Amino acid sequence: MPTTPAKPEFAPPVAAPEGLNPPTLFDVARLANVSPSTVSRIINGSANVSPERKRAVEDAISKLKFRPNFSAKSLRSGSTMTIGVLTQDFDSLYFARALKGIERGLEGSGYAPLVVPGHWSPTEEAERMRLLMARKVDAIAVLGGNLRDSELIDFARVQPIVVTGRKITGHQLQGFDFDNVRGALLATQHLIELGHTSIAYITGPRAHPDALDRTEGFFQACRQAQLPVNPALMVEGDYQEGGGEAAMLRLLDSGIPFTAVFCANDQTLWGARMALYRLGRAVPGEFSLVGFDDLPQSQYMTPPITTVHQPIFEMGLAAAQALLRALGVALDAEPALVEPYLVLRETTRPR
Amino acid sequence: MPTTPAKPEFAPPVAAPEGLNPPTLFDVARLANVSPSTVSRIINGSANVSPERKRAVEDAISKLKFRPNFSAKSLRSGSTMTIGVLTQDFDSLYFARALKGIERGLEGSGYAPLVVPGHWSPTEEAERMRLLMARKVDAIAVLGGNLRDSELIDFARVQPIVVTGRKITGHQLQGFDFDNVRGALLATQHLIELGHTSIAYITGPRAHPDALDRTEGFFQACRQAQLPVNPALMVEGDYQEGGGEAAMLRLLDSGIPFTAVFCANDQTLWGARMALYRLGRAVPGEFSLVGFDDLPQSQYMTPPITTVHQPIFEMGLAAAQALLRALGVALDAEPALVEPYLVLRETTRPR
DNA sequence: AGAAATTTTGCAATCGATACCAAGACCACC
DNA sequence: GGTGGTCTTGGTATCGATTGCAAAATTTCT
Repeated sequence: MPTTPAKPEFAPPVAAPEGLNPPTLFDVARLANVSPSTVSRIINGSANVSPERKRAVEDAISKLKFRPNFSAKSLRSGSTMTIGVLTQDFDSLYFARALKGIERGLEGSGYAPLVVPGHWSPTEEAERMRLLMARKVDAIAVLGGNLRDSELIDFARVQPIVVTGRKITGHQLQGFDFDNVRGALLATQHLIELGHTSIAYITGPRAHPDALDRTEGFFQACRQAQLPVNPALMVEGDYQEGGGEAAMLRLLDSGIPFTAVFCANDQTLWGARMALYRLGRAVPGEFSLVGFDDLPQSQYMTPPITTVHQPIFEMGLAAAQALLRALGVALDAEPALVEPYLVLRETTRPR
Repeated sequence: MPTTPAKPEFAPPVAAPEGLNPPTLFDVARLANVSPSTVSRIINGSANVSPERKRAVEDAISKLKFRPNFSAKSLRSGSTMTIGVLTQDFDSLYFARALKGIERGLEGSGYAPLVVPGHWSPTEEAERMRLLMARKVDAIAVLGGNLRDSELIDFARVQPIVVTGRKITGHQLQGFDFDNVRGALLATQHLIELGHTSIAYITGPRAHPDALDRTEGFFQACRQAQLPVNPALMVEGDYQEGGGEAAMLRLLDSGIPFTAVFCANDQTLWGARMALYRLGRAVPGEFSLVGFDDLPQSQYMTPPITTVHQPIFEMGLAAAQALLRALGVALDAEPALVEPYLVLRETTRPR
């Protein structure tokens, strides 16, 4: 029972199809004894047709198993029924969740998502955007990333665009921002209220706009509580487990005492927690930890982590619906985005 | 700073585009004073053209910012440069990882993935497959799921298909199977070698073929060690955290003593571990746990979990490459799939 | 019944790129 | 100089569905 697959059984690359070519609308018309136009009208319901012809055509369609050719339809109508999605990383939990929201939002609309990754690289992202546009997607959802506002405005001239994590707005362009400042403020305040005075902070990547906002929230909370922030207790992570782990190690190495850590996102926290685990330092016994994002997995960490809930799924959903609306699809309900709030679990305790 | 977005600024649904329509190949031809055919030839490099015309055309292209119309190209050529991917769940870590493999495999080939979810429902999956085919994707990768072999064979008449997690093979159809039996055997053997004699097993969903294989492996290991399996210690999970948690609770409630648990996948283990955590039962002190899949996050659980490594990413990669090959793209290297192996971490210990 | 209004239907042009086929340009060789 | 060959180029039909326009069929009304 080999794991390596059997040699491919594929036909030669340029092999001809089985028997016949797939049936066209014309074939249907001939079989049903009507004109192609009539068939088209029946399929799209774009005009009245007599019941008997309608039945005949429907019979012919199912008999031939006719499926309209998407490319032809698109060429003629100019619409591809496709929504481009620029994500960043396919195996990031955060983006997976947002993608799921988009999927839900598009459900039943007839639009399908075409997903491409940008890997947070402005040049790659721009390249992928152009790819999406070359494919004539009807609209684009941009999930985070590092494209410049001016580029987005430029891209939005061609088709509607929504962006998550930005305040931007313009012609055919809408941002769905999340209040990262307030979220970070909440997280930090929580630690302060628990009596922690020496709070470390593992930041996100320097270049991320939302990482900057979270830092801003952290500072705000400290300022409000008249707590000095020690720059030596702020180290940069990468929004991933590895970065959190390394950062925590550096923090510990610094020798500066601290009793709590605000982690810029949950994955960072997971890494930091692992570093502590390896060293036998107790959480929340010795260190209180707060994260950010509230990824679904976070409630299954041991102990389950206290974190700021970010409505990632809902943002994806809202983004999709905004695009549909921009495309003229009537929607029943307008989803409300929720404010950030703290999810109290078990990685924090009073000092 | 509202979290709810500002009212959409989108133009009315049927608004006309900015100034001109996007330039066509014909426009380029006129500007460069050549025929459309020549432009096409230059773009595709499908024939020689004199250097001066080539320059003129290239100038015209960049001056007009011309981008070929994908729909027209597809209609004419019959190829959409798109690979359909039938995944199951967008926010499953397992499928995210496989998707990432596919992405990597397609990288630089000019093919883009069109991803749709099937949610393990045979009817939904078939529906999505038809959607992909209606969109004339050039090939399809099916990630797991519950489609019947006969359906796949049927679908494969239209375009090449690869499927992960199946032994199937046929015309334009290739399966990339993973040796689930052996993986489960390894996991169970490990527990047995540690001296555990009363081993519980939280299975995957009854309907999953690979869950069945894992069960088979579990039985094999027990048989080889002449260990009786107690059916009361086998409870069904759902491959997700919630199912694992519930299953563990039921196991504990049963009153039957056991010291080790084989979990059908990592997420199940996370849930099971949470149940134990809540009850203050030590891992691996009181219970040894083994998982399956080796998701990236598993090494950041506390304690990091012992599990069977499954080359999910590599399977995605191999699937993508197999499709490319079937489409006549020359590939440099053939990726080798690795055999299952046990990753020893810290959720198991001798009895 | 006949004219007018309305509905149903078909014809043919169109979307934009490709590729077959034939015409034109160019070179070489006898 | 004429003939044959190769290379480059343009004309044009084609992919399959949609749609404006006009003809045909049906209904409505006087």
